[in-house]
Amino acid sequence: MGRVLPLDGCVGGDPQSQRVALVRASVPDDAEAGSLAELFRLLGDVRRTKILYALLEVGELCVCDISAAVRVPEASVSQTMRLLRASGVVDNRREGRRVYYRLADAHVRMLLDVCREHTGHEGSR
Amino acid sequence: MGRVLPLDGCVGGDPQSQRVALVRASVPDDAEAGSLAELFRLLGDVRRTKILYALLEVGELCVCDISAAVRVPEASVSQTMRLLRASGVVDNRREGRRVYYRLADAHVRMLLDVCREHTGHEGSR
DNA sequence: ACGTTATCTGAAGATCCGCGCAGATGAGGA
DNA sequence: TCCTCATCTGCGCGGATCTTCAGATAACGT
Repeated sequence: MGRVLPLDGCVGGDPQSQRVALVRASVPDDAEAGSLAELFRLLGDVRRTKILYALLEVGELCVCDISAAVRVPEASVSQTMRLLRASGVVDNRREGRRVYYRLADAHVRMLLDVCREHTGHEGSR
Repeated sequence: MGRVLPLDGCVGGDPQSQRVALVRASVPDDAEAGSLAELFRLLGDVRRTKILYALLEVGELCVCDISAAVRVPEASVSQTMRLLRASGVVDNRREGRRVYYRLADAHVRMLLDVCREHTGHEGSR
């Protein structure tokens, strides 16, 4: 299981080791890093990304609309949405036989916004 | 190869089909969604997440310091950093025999910040 | 109650990806 | 020049994940 050499090496007696200690304190623990990574991982898929940006624009869509919009089989969309919902990225609402999905909260929206800027794309300008 | 039924179904003659057309226009194309997804995917890993948050706090770290901070073999860190660098998430700077890495730009920093809030963690307050 | 429509679920197959090891490369110091 | 330290690279294994098919479930309209 992952053995990591103790603090010898380039940080041995260096003033750097102080810095390392500082970093250790601020590095997220396994639990938190896990949550963070999971959130990112969920967005890290072309299909899911498209769906989420669609929801960002329109606000609310049912499965078959999503399917039509991103050109993906409905069953696949359903699976994807289940995944996103289980992780709290989206919420859903039933209306008759349709189920409408929407982004769960403002954080997710902000996240998507920030990243679109990073890619250099101009969304609604 | 992904066959998707045309626009029949629930959007057949509905006023909804209009909405679908709207969504189509705003959904990122394959190229853009690909970039976005790749960025997210890079962050979607516990190890990389930890490293990036470490860099967010301290600003700059060499491979062996990162290795010590997140307790991961140096070779693995090196590989990870190469991956992140190739995608423009981090930058590096050589000083003697050490190579210092830092977050590439403000967008990445903002991204990490936004997400830490989403998880409900208080970083430096 | 029946058929249709919209959505969900389970399972299998193929693919992809991260991980660590061992050796190679590059930069300094004596 | 030789030796040491920091970092990089190639390879192979194990594990996780996406995709899709086919059938189940739920909600309508008649």
